[in-house]
Amino acid sequence: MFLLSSEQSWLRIDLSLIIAWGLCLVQCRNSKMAAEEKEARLEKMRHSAAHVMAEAVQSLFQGTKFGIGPAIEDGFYYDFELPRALVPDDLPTIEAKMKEIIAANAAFAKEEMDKAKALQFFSDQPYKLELIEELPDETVTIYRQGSFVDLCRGPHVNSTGNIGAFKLTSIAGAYWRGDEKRPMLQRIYGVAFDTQAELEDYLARLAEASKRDHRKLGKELDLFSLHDEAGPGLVHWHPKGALVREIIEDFWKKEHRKRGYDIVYTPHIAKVDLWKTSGHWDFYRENLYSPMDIEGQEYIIKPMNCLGHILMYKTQLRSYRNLPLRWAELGTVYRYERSGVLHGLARVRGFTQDDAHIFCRPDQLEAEVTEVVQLACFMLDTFGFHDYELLLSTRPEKYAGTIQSWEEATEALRKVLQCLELGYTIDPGEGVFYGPKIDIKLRDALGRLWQGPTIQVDFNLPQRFDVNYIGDDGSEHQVVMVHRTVLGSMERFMACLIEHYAGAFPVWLSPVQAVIIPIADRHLDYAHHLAGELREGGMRVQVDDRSERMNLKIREAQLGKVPYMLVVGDKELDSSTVSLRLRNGEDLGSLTASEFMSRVKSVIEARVPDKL
RNA sequence: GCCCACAUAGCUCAGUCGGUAGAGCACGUUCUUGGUAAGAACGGGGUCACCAGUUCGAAUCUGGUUGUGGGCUCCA
Repeated sequence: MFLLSSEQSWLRIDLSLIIAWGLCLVQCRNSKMAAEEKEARLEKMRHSAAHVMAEAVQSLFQGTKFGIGPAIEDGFYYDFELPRALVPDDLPTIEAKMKEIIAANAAFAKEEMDKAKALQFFSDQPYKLELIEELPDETVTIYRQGSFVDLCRGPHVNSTGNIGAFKLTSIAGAYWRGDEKRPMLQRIYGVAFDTQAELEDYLARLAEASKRDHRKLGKELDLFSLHDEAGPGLVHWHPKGALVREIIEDFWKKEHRKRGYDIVYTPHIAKVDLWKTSGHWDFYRENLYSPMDIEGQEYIIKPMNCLGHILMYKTQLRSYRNLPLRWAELGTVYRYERSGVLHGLARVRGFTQDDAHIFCRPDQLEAEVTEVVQLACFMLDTFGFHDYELLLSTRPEKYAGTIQSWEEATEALRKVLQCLELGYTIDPGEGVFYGPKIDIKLRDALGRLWQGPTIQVDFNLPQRFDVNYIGDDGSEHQVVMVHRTVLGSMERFMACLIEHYAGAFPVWLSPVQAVIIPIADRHLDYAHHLAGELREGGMRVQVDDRSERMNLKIREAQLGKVPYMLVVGDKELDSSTVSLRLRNGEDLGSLTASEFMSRVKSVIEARVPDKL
């Protein structure tokens, strides 16, 4: 890592290394520590690989200006300003040069340099100068290997020969210091591991993961589509995808009613003045679509569902006795998203939030948030997600409300997370302008995180819209509003769900739970009769009555990830049974329709992800 | 929006040096009635994303537009 933070973090790193070594010496490390140690070692090696890549680029391109080049998960990157745009063909050339440098096995030499000298030394490197100027200390460290010298905090491997197997994977544009107002540099990403075998294993896993891509599976399984003609980021749900969505929504509604939510509907457009009052017109303008004129009045399509709920709340005087009110809506919203960020179902321009707004008294906030977090965890758990991250986002630079109210609400959220003993990290300054929030992020097939459930405290809207209740003292008090989703949006949730199961949905979610496969036309009547019986029992069943061979029908059901295949031929017809094949390839032989039904019913009721 | 790449039949993809396009699957018709992952034959289907330009001639070269992919920034 580069010297971007204080001397204290230097110390921390060095100490942690010394401690790690010490523990190693007394041989009391357990596997977790061994893993951490390996991670630290890999990070050092990957960071060194970034330096080697920089040296290779320097030797290939005159006048390269260097940005930063850290280790990242599985690899490294380095940002450069180059005389020309990189093309994919450049990567093998750079790789070859890197291999030469590694073969030369030059030592990584650390040097200290005082700041003034460093400024002189890096005088033709504007980005490095900027970094040096921001460093608090009077001396900086540089690392030298071969002909390449870089400003760097270290640590590094001893010499370039200690770099393991690596591969440069992609080139990308990246703004200097992540600021879109600053120059865009060219970033080269690479991956690096100790051994060639580990590298190949990683690349194989990557290829495997891309088979789970929801965009690919969405097409293959006929779940949804997006269309140039309709516009980017606008999802069309095909019957099977719509069915999965409907099952999720039905489940969602039932679970909400159980927990004291009421379900409401609000319109998709509203007068723009409403959004001016709310602050969205000022704070959220860049995500709003242009107003449309209706009889001389300007309307916009809603980017959020909250305002409708507020208007409904205000149709009556509300007593403290009647709070909290929990109003839920599967509300479809439209937001302008910049074209470069759209991604299948995971990031779109029109989506349906599984939204709800809780209007409560301040003293109820903690209990309400607790229940919402529990509900979100219950939902994720039910759908089979166990690997997610909780984040507590605190007050941003631009905020509404008083510092005191922010602190109280943030403290309430923190307390909830602690009481529930959920591991979480703080995301400083990442709250919404109207209040702090808890976000839950889900992983897609490639390990990228997507924000799903979110729980946001809001001080702004109750104040702007005078959202009040009559307290036990007979006077008006402002409510606290909680905006929350427990899935996120139907679109993004579906994306994560598809990737999580690689398209093989658990039985309760499968759009087609069973395909009946008659062997010959004379079994068609029996097949349709069976289908009727199973449908009567609530199953989603299809009969593959084409005049195709059984093998083809099995193959297609298998590729369609249908959990159960019921083969019926003479034998089954005679004995009034079905021959059951599972999508994992298992052949369970024959059983009666009712035996099959009771098996499936128990699987469905349990909602166990991987059981058939 | 920005950087790089890509766009050929419904889908997955070939298409050499610039000379008016091909496969497999899917679809249609016919034959086949087959016991646990692809039965066979024949047939229909393309303004090579769109708009310009260069050229005797463009899927192919150039520019622009739209869309897609990987990043960056931003977010459910």
